[in-house]
Amino acid sequence: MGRSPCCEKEHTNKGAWTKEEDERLINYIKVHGEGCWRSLPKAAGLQRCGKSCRLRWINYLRPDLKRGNFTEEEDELIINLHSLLGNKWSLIAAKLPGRTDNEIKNYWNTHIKRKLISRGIDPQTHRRQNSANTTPNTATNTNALTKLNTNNYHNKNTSNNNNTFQLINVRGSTLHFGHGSNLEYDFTTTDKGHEKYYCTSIMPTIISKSSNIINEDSNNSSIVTIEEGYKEINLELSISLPNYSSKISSNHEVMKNQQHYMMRYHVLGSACLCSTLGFQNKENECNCTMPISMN
DNA sequence: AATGGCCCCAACCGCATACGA
DNA sequence: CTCGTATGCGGTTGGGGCCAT
Repeated sequence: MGRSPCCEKEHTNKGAWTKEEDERLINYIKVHGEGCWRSLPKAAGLQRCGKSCRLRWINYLRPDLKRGNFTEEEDELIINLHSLLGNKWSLIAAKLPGRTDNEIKNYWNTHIKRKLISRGIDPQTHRRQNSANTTPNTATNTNALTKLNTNNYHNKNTSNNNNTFQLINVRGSTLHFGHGSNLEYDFTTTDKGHEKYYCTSIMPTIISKSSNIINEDSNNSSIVTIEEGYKEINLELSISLPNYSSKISSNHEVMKNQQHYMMRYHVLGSACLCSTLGFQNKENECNCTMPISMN
């Protein structure tokens, strides 16, 4: 049993919008503003589903849409954001003013995928397609206890090797904090090893080399390269977390929800990332527990 | 000129989430 | 807390346009 339809199907137009319908929608929103999509069609004299009106407005009629070809800079930005966020088109679109999630999704599927493949890069994993040891761990035990050995991580610019790390599952569920020079993190995989985990030095200096996730439940200790997800992102998303409170750093911290994580922990320069990404409507709504102390 | 294949993208659909009663 | 409704999101579809034959 699915949900009941959002509108009466019988008296609803489908397919391409006519010029007249566009004008009706534009005029209505000019006067009344966005929102109340369910009641909008009737009020605007449109025989359309509210969803359809919303989509038409957001993806096509909105006055702030950019139109035109994507620039090389936009291409690279999309690629970088996708490597970080995956198919979170709305989040990616939020970083490209004037572009819609639908537009970016289409552009990804029709252009960028091909572009990456021609560069020898797998569009989903953002790894080189022909290099060895790049196949993700596809262990079948969904909730395998997995250990991350961070032996290979060290802070290039300090001698004490007493770094602070964060481990992030960008698709959504697991996050750990800790510090030290020889760290091991226990965490639970959520998607048969396909999930990406990002291990980033919390110190402004960056980890030097990728490490491995060793699946202890697997006899052949399958290896997953951890991507230095944020290191290569040359935009506002570059994340270098400041020194944070001892309360957090002394223990692993697991956040179940990605948005919650972003709301509370991502810190960027003098502003938290949730603000930068637009998760936050008002300046004082974010209760980041991370001190904001970046220079 | 007709036809077929491919590409692109607007639009749809189903599901997830938010939110209010 | 539960339920119903509204909205948002991401995957998919289908039709129009373009190009080669």
